[in-house]
Amino acid sequence: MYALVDGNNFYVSCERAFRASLNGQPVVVLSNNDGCAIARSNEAKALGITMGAPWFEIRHFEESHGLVALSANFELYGDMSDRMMSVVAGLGHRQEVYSIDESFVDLSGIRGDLTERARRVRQRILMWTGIPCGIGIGQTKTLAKLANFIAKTAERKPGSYPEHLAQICNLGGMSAQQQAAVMETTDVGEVWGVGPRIGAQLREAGVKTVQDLVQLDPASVRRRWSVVLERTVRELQGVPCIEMEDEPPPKQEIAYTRSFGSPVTALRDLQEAVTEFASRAAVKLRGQAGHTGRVLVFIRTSPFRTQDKQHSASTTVPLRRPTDDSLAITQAALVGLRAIYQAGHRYAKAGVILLELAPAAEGQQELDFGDPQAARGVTARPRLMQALDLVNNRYGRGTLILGSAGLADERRTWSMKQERRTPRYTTRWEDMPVLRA
DNA sequence: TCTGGGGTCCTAGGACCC
DNA sequence: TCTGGGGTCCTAGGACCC
Repeated sequence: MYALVDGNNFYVSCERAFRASLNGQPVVVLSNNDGCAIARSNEAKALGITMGAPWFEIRHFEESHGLVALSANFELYGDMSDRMMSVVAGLGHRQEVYSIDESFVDLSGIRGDLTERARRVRQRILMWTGIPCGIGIGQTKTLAKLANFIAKTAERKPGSYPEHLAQICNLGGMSAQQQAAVMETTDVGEVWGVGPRIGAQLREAGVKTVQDLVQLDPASVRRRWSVVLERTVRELQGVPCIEMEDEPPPKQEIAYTRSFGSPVTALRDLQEAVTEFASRAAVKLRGQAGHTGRVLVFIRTSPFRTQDKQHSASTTVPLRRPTDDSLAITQAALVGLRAIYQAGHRYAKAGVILLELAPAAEGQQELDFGDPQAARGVTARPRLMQALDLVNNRYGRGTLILGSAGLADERRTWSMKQERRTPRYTTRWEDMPVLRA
């Protein structure tokens, strides 16, 4: 038996934990560049604000309904997530942290009433972190996800499901008839692994509810759709096909991509941005003690500006040997950029992705043909990178940068907009909340 | 005027090899 | 006139997740 625990409207709940005045208010958290809504309180959902709604389209609710919009404060959310996850761990013996606000818990070997146990853990999470959670329990991870959806929906829309399923829903504790009843009232698109495309195809074929899907023959599903959907159907039927991952597997790629604060046309500006993105990706790479073998760089115009000439291009640049060196990675990214850049476009976004990652310890050695410069490079660079990271950790990001990143802040038209960020309450001394008597 | 970021997995098709 | 079969590797693109 598995549980899935997830924080309700997680980013909004993190903000509310430190600002009680936000309770009961419509609140959204905005993406980078304050572009669109990526988290919504129930009150905001009730206004009809959808996930990903562009800020400029919902902005009028500020005046009319007191909508509060905040810039994303990922440092806060990451720290709150750590706190929540450590409490969730008490639910069972093995835990998989699946995303910033969700974790699976393996409940095998746990005796007693699972629903009651989940209720107590939920209460503890709320008390110790201030984050309200929904908990779903089922025989497989897909069923636990489904149960979690029912728990959240019953909480948010009373009347949609039996009242006792609000917050905590244990599908494993239901009779076959009860299970069938909730599956019949749940749209097939709510199943984990069924997205908009497959959902539409399923409905087209007359498969409208979860109950319809669970009754399909897995082999036919594989033939008509894919092995992925076949696994989903089997999981819904109670056959586990998706393993728990206690340890996060090492990353296969590391990305740093950003939309620009305003459109960029000059190669010079793109070079600055790509330099910064490549350096930031390299820092992440060294953080997991990895090397990269190939660097992908891409640029693209805004698909939303249909009046603009569109251009989207990417290329990957192989490195002479796998490395974690900021300079080598940045040089490769800049070579790639030069190859794909076309003058005359309004570029809206760029990114650097490090591919072919491998543990640094597995790095292949190079024959020394007596080139003193090469030999010195190999030994001196890791120390240079260490020094770079140390200085930037101690004195703040951006204290030491590569020259091609550009020095004049006011020229950086591509920098991100973030106008409504709350304090980093839990990770910066200067931002710590102060109680006044 | 203004529309996020970071991932994984699967599949089809092309290039190439013997 | 008639033009195979089996395999690998790589890439791009689609689909999904949060």
